[in-house]
Amino acid sequence: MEYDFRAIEQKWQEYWRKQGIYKTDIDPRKPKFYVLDMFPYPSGAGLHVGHPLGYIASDIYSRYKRLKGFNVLHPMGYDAYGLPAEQYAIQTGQHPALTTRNNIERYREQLDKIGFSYDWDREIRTCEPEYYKWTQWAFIRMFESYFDTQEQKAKPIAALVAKFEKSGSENINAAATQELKFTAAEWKAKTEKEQQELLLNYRIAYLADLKVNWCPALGTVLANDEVSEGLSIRGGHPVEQKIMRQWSLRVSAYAQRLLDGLDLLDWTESLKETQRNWIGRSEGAEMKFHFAQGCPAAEKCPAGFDVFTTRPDTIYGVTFMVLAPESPLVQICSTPQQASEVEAYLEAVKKRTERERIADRRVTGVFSGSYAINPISGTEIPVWISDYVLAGYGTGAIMAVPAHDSRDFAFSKHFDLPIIPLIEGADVSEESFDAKEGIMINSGFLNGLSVKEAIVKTKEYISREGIGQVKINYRLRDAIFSRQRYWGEPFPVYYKDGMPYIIDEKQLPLELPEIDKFLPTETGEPPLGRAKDWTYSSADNAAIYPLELNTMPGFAGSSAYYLRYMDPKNDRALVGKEANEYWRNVDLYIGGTEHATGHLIYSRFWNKFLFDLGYVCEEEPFRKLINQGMIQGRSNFVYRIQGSNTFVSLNLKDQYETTPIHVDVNIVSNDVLDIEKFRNWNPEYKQAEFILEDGKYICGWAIEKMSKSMFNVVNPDDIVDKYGADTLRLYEMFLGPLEQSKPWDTNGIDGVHRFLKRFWGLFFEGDKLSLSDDAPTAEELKTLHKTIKKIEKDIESFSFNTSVSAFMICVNELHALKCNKRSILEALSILLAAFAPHIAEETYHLLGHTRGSVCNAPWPVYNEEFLKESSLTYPISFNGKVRFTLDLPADMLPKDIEKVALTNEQSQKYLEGKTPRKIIVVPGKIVNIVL
RNA sequence: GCCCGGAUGGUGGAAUGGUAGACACGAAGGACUUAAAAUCCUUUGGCCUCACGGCUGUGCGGGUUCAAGUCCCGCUUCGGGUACCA
Repeated sequence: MEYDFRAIEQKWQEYWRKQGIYKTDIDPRKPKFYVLDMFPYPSGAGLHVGHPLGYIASDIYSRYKRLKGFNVLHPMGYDAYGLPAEQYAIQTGQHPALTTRNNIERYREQLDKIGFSYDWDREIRTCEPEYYKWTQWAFIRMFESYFDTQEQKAKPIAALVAKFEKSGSENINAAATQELKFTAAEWKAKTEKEQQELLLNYRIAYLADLKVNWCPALGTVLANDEVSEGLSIRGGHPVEQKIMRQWSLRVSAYAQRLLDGLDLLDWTESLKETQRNWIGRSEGAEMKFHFAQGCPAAEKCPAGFDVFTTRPDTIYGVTFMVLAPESPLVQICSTPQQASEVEAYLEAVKKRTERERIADRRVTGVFSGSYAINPISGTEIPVWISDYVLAGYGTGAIMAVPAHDSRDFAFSKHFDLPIIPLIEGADVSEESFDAKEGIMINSGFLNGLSVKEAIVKTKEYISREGIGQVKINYRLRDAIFSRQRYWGEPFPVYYKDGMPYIIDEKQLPLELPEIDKFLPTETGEPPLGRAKDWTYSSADNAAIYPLELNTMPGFAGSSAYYLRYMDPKNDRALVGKEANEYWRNVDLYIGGTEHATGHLIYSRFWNKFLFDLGYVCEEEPFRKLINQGMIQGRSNFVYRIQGSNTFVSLNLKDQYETTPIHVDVNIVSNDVLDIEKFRNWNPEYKQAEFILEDGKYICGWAIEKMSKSMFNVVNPDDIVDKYGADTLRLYEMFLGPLEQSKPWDTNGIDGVHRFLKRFWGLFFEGDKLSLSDDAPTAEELKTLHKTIKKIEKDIESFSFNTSVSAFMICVNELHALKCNKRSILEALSILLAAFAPHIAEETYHLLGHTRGSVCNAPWPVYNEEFLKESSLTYPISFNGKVRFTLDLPADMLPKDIEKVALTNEQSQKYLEGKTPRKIIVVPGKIVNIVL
């Protein structure tokens, strides 16, 4: 009987849907298991074969856990807000909601064909009001909260206001944008507007003037993780720095907790390391410098200024100071003599885009004219201004130690500033010595100490003397949360007297209004400025206020989506208590590495915040995380002879001057070009001529990113049409280790398909179902139980490629044994159900289970007994080289094995009459005779 | 520059320190067939040998060990991430 995968797959997909097989509910009698895929952004291009890789892996794991008796939550949804739909809307006028809906439908169709076990009743779309109501709600909670640095947790802003009223800014321990000092009386004397402005300094969701990544081409600001090397990740447009009033989330307050939390997570070390670097904790000291007597700056700023350093031990080597061009100190420092030079420099810096700055590492800077005093050595040192110091990190001012910092070194060389070596034996004539090791010299009271000792001693000294304090800095910045875009969540915010206020929570969701064009207004306001009646009325209707015109960024909707899946229909809470306490958090999260510093930081932050307020019961959202590798494209090339329309086959191309041209991989099979299809592919090639080898046109190939422009996109539907979903699922897994990146290469898919046919063949004799009820033989049982053991171990360790091999070995062995025993095939069907659910369901029913589903079958119990061998094959090696093997009884003692091995006639040849110096017998493994 | 991964046949890949190359693709040969497809069987790291068998072999160079693809040290190289973060 032929394996008719089309009929089988269609039949069971329909059955599962009708029976609601994948519907999940809270069941206190069963242990829960939550398996989550990073939900996709539904792009217009649809899914390519790379997307389902992770989904297949998580589906196998979900099905396995379910067969093992767990109550598995395995949902799917769409990250539906985003720039591409809006860009498309700008170009075509098509509403992004419509494009998004169409794309989602297409995604759903593609996903359905692969036979996933998602509970679609729990589907969420981030652009639906029922969903984004809770994104807005969370924003309100953040607006209404501040972060207590003492207790390291979020608290209601009302508690902070109470402190202000009692004792002003004294001992408030609140994470803040700026450190402010005021008394209770001063607070009370402020107008409401002033109070509101001041509170923004502490709110977790706050509005502030910030230096942002402005992308003119996209017309919006971008978060740090949305920019790479001065270009936007989406679209690759240049990004520049600009000061704008923007919503931000005080993620930086959570830096330490985000760092500490990593230790408890079952994530790969490299991913945790990426997050640690992104958080960038550095321990050092903040030290106060004063301006030198006689400098105008000394009068303007008698309090001096702070610098942050991780190397307080190098204080005696400070030969100049550097300020960031954006630092407010720049104005204070510039002397009249230097004013014009400073001004010119600031202008030049302002003109450079972020990208130019990165690309062009020239040393630039200007002397301010002022001098500072080294607080420990008392030396007078010049204050410079340079863009190698960043305003956003530390205090925006540094003490430069050219001998032991490569950036300071480059600067001092360029401007010919002195370099004082501080470490014994360090040669700093050519480059700085940056390592934190060695013995201190030229350093007053630190001389003779090791660097580490000197760091500790300097910290003690400066704290004691009141020069400075020990300080921890983080690289992690607050997340900019405004986008000057249409297609995103509206902020539940209105403005009164220029100050933001939250709309009444009962009015959530605040729905995205319709607009006529998806472009900024003529006056340069965001697209929402075009909406009619985009206003908010006070409760008594006495006043009408304008609503916020920005929308939220892409990561807003994806930060807590995993919570919503637990309780997707709840209209009273993001997630109900019962559902949250049952499902708790994600046990297994599978997705790409590209979210390492964006989504995976934001959602950890978001979750910790909700945890602080008592809305969720787990502090970390994703217990175990696996990054699936990328599926790269395998592009094909044809070689056109230059200046002609003639194409030459790969192995003959070197005889001509050729240009390689990408050719659609879908008209190439095993690197052989379908010439007819090629001619029809593009009118330009209608008349193409070919120089063939062996009557075929062989294409060249290369591994590249899978993308439309490379013509190497392979669509899962095409594979499903040709081979079936089960083959696709198995083949994607068979390709190699899940976490490794690998090219999609269809060569080899036949092997997997053949395996399924062989498995199918075990059930039939000709066209007739043929199953035996006889007891299985020892050999059959051994094959089965070996397989159970291997599959279980491989699934647990996410080694799905080797489990597919194990299935192949099993079927090959059963085939050789001509096994058609019901009990063996039944167990095997259940094992296979996690990987190839359609064929497994069919065979399970063929075996007589006419009612239920293989999805709910009990996982076969592995029995060690069947694997016991009466004899073992020992490799006998001489000096580590295996020469022959011996079959010996399994229970033979090592000393007897030794005897048998030595007296064996084959051994005589290798012993060459010598007496062995040593004999190693590893029971069950090997014998090594050392001569 | 820094931080993570890798490097094994023609290809994808497998191997708790214990017979390297499982499983699959491809290739070659054979069976079945009028023929093809499908299916089945055999061979397949390299070199030497009719064969038995031997030598060699996991990016390179050292080391530890009875035994190293696996552990340690030093390189080469290819990916990925990140970067004036003081």
